[in-house]
Amino acid sequence: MQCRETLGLRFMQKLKPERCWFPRRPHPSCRFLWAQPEIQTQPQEIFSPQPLEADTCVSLIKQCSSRRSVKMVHASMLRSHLHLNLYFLTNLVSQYSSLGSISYAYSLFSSSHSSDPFIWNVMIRGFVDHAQYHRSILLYSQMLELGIRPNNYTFPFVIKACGFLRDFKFGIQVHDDVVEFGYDSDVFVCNSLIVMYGKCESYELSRQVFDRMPERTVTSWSTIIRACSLNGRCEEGLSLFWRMLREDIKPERATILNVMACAHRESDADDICRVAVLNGFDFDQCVHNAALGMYARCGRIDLARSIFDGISNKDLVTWASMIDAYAQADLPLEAIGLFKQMNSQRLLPDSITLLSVIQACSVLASFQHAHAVHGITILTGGFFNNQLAVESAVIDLYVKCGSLTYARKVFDRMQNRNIITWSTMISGYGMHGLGREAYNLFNQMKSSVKPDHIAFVSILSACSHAGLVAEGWECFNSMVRDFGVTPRTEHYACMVDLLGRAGKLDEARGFIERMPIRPDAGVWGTLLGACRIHSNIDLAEMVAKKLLDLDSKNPGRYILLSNIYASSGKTKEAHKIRTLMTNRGVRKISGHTIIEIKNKVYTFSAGDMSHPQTDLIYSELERVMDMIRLEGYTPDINFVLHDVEEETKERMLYVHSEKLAIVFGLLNSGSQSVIRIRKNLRICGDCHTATKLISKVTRREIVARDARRFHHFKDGTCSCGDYW
DNA sequence: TTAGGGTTAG
Repeated sequence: MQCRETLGLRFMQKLKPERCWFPRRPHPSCRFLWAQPEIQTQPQEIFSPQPLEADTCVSLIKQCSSRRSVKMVHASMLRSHLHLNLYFLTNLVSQYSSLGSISYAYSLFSSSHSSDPFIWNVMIRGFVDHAQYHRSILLYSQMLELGIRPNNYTFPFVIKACGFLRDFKFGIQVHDDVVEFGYDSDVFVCNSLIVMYGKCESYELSRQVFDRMPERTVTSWSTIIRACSLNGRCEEGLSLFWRMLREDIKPERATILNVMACAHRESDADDICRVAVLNGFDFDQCVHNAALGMYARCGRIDLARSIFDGISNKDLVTWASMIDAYAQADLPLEAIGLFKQMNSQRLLPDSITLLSVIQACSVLASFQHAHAVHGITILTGGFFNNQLAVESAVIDLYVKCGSLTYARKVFDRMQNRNIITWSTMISGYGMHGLGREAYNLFNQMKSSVKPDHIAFVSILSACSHAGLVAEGWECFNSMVRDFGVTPRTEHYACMVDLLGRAGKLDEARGFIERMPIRPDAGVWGTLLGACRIHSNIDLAEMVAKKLLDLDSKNPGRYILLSNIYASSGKTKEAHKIRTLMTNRGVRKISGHTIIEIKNKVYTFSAGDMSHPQTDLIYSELERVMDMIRLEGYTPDINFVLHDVEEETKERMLYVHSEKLAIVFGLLNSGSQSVIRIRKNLRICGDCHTATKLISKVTRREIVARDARRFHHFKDGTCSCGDYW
């Protein structure tokens, strides 16, 4: 151990020279470098073929560790008629339930016809433990209907079920019952209410319950801190944690884990780690895993990795945390690499790990990686829960990798689909410009699932991308009328987009002015985008005035307005906007294009000369540009804002990252294969024109994903119909 | 007979 600590010390010093004060004042995360494995003991099996004596009955039931053994005890109870005793029967129901035989537990419970709240509580808990939340709520309602009084034990189970279902309305009703039956001062009931309101995004109510509690336990503090982290009240969570310590309440493991989820600053993370160590959690693997995630969230992916490397017996959460940390830090290759390493150690991924790696793959938009991860989800499908979420994520992944065919295959093969599955597929069609398919699927969905606000965003955006104005209006009008879904700003933005793209700019403006809620930057930004498509400078100036105040830190707004000026030849105004952007300290996001060839990912920036094939790429680029020029290509120099000669402007367009990546694809992939590229920003207008012609002269299909949608280039045309 | 409860990292 001594030797390993020395190694760890060197590693930390190597990571960050300013941390050389270690070990006199070690970095708090250093205490988490090595976890101790926990030793588990196996319980003994108890079998009882003999008739039972009453005094041994309960202890035997409790010792059963398998369904088989509890059935044997049950058989003995039947022989001794002990099952007629409610106390023994309740024990039996509880044991069946905890061993996973919920249906057996329920049939025993039903046969008792008891009005004793005790056995009802056991059964309600059984349903909650087996994630059958609706059934537990139903049982609670039946209990009330039969006039059986719920007690202080009943409420925590029912409230927990409301929390899992995010059923705020029923949660409020149960809270009323809590008051009516006089349990609103019970610490367990209050703690449950804090969690439930936290999960239902009603932090104010969580806090109200917490503040009004006559007495609080450490769990009360842990739960309110958890409610803070769930509702983005991280500062409040931290300040409650420090208040709790000032009140001399000793934190538990859950307190530390919950407060770690609140930290977003390295200094806070360091302070929490010190408290964790002081309270004896320096060898707790759960705390190590949480600390790993905390430092990653604070932007210290290096410290997260050193904690990860220091954990000798990595569990699934350790791996998943690090994979997710890389995925969140926009380091998809590292995330995927770690996932492969985890698989090589024969550790089966669960749904959370798969969802993290799927997210990394969708950032990369790599079809090969997507296919490989999809294969793993099929192979391990029987071993993890939440299959539905993983399959929906796989659909989204294929959509983002440009393959609607595979996305639809996964969709069609699914045994169950929820609203997320349908919305993912509908928005997938929309992103690829297939509005009619999206619209048909939306209508198909309505017969099995009620659309929610996200499903409406998916269909409205699909309609706008495909120019389906009448269908868009029909969907929008049906929101409140048929489904009781109140439009939010994102729905209004979709409608503005729908009208704006169709050239109905005045109608779009009038629509915004009649909005019953305040239009946000998203709504105005959409109208500005429409102004660019239809070169309406007057309206653009009016919109931009609002937008540059409303969303002054968004570089995209400045770039869009300056492009509108530039495309109308107003170079001075274009430069003025760029200067305003610089003066306000807003930095332009630099563009890059990614292409994957033979399982390797290549990134190109504008004028990139870093690739070993640079000479070949540029000579091929010249050749391709000559070919498309013969097809009528003229460079659209409005997309270059630099004050340089016309010829230089042309050259600057030639070396845009999109063109470099496409040429690299032409050089290095099979002549029949589809070239798939991904741009981090919106595709440049000149590159869009050039790519259409490249697809024609080279007879290659090119699929480009940009920040907003997909473009399928084939035989000189694009699926977006030149509106994007 | 005294069986049943709240928090917990990704």
